[in-house]
Amino acid sequence: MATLKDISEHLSLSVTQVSRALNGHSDVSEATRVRVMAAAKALNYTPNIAARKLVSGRSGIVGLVTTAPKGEAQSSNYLEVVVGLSAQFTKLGMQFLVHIIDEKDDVVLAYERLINSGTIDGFVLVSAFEKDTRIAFLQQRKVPFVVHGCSSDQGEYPFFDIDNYQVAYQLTQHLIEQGHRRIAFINGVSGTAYACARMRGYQDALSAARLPLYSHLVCAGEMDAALGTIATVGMFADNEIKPSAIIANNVLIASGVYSALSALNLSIPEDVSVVAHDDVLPRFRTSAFYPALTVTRSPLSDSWGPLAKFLKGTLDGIPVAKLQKTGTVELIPRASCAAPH
Amino acid sequence: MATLKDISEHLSLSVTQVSRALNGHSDVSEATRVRVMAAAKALNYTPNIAARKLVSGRSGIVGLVTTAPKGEAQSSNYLEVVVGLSAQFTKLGMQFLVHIIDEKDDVVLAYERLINSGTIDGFVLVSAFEKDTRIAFLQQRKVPFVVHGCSSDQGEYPFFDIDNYQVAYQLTQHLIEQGHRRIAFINGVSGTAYACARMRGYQDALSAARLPLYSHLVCAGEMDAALGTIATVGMFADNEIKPSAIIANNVLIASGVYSALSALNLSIPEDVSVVAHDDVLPRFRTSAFYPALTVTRSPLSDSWGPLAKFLKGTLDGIPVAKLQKTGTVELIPRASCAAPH
DNA sequence: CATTTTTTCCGAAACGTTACGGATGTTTCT
DNA sequence: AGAAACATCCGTAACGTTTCGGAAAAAATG
Repeated sequence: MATLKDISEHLSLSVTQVSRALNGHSDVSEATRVRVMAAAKALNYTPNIAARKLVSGRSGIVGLVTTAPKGEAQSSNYLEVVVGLSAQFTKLGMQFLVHIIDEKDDVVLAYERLINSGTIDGFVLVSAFEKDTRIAFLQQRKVPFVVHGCSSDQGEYPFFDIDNYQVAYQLTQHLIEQGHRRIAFINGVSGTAYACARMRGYQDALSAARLPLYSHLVCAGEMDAALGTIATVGMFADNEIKPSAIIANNVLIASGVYSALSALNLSIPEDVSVVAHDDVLPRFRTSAFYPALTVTRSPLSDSWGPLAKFLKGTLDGIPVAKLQKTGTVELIPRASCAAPH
Repeated sequence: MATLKDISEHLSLSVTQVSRALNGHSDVSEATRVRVMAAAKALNYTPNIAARKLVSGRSGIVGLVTTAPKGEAQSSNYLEVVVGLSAQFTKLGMQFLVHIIDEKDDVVLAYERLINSGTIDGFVLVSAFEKDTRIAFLQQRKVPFVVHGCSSDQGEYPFFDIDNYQVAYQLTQHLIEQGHRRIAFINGVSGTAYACARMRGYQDALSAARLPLYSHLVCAGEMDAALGTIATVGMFADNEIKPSAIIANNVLIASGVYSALSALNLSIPEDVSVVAHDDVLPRFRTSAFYPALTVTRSPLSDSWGPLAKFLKGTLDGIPVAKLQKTGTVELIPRASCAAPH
């Protein structure tokens, strides 16, 4: 409720000087800065963001626009994302808001409205597609944004992601080194950038070892336990060439694979080796697996910090080149993996 | 990007008149209104909410402030709430934003900041406590808000909720009518308004039938399957007086009760009757129960419409008395319930 | 001491919108 | 015909903030 004017009158200063003192400009003496700060606290002053945004173009509010998550796998992930980002932005003195739109609404239109309404400085984009209309739109409108889950070779915008290509490459290579020749690959939703990158990693690792790619050993879909189960059962159903190892692209899929193999009376790793990528989601621990699961590990939660920092960096005018990073992954060999017999 | 000024120059009108035309004021001719509307669409005009808020005090943005949901039960509910509200506010031409704060941060402080920043018109409060500091704060600051999950006798603010007292009263009475004397009550988190109301309903129904309340047959906690299981097992463990019927205050609890009874080799309804309240959550269908569960039914999703309407009503200055409503519940007798032997 | 430099401050303008009071022209009433 | 009523429009001010160019005071320089 208190305004700059209130403080300025209270201190016999100009509104300008109060503003500059509060915003840490250089041309204000230490003495007055202290006085202003004290008065601001005393009067319980908080800046009116609407007014600030109007003139300076910065509101300190960034947003996330998504459709409602559907299915258990998406939902649990979603909260992970939202909570993580929110915490990080708060830490940077910014505010983070979520806007959920209906499946059948136009995503771009939602951005359009949010941008034009003039309250939001920039956006976080999650789970980008290989060709994403949102990215194209935001670039064209010159609105700051940062992307999570995008292939590193994409373009001229800030992003943070793990090296999805390497995830698949390393898992595949690890199995090949153990002697496997028929390696199944259960991927995430087709078209998403990470799924594409991982597919390339898988293909390249096979090629490098001069192994064939059996198309019936590759499948993709919403990354949940059901996908793992159904895919596994399908692969062992009525095919000549059955896999000796299975790559699950996340832990939920892996849990589905485990139960399918158990139902099929196949043991791990004697009959089938299983490896997975572990995002370290708190609700799905790899420690819960028996036998212990060989994984490439990289906590999803490590992304939120960089993402927030990068978006703030963009707003502060830091060049894009410094706001792109690909996190590394580490392979953790455990008991779920052995040489085929 | 287009402003009122752009339109006004384009049409040789004053900025004032353009604004009034767009906002549906009376003193603008039909002819110019049409022209203005057309020009606005042609220039892709969307009002700058920051500017509007600054002068009129209305931004059309309302918000929800919560801590991060923890546990599976809360998480699935949470998304239900957020998605439902978002859709309804969109329908009313408003924007709905979610602000997530850390568990250890001060809730009131978060509201304070959001209010002072001057971008948000009002708030939705969910799962209120019997004595809720947020309500007190928002009332004192005269910020519009609407409450979900509050006892009807609380106070001078808009709310929408089902009749929680009746939920418990009817379930209890139903069991009493069938001849049950030892009725267990597994409630939601103590201190929440709905849990308190239901507890009163349970107590009153017992009193009305001159039945004693056995304290070891009452328990409360986070409403998930684990609570149902643990509570049930506990009640049948080492007590003289074992329940002949169990009231589960939501479907998750009921599922826990079912599995506990199954593990204890007790059959429903022969050995123990079970009833529950059904919020009709899409992920937890009562149809999945065998035997079919007797419930009081009232879809949680019916709340979002009224809540949105009420908050908008508050902002439009409609008197509080017209913005308070308690939804009804209906008892659906099914197979999980029979007379004790 | 006069001049330049530095430090510290301030007034005015602007951002895009709506509220307010008044102005113009046209119609209706007496 | 004159007065009153109505319909339609407009200019100005305001919301709270930051930015810009410059002014005043203090310090450093010659």
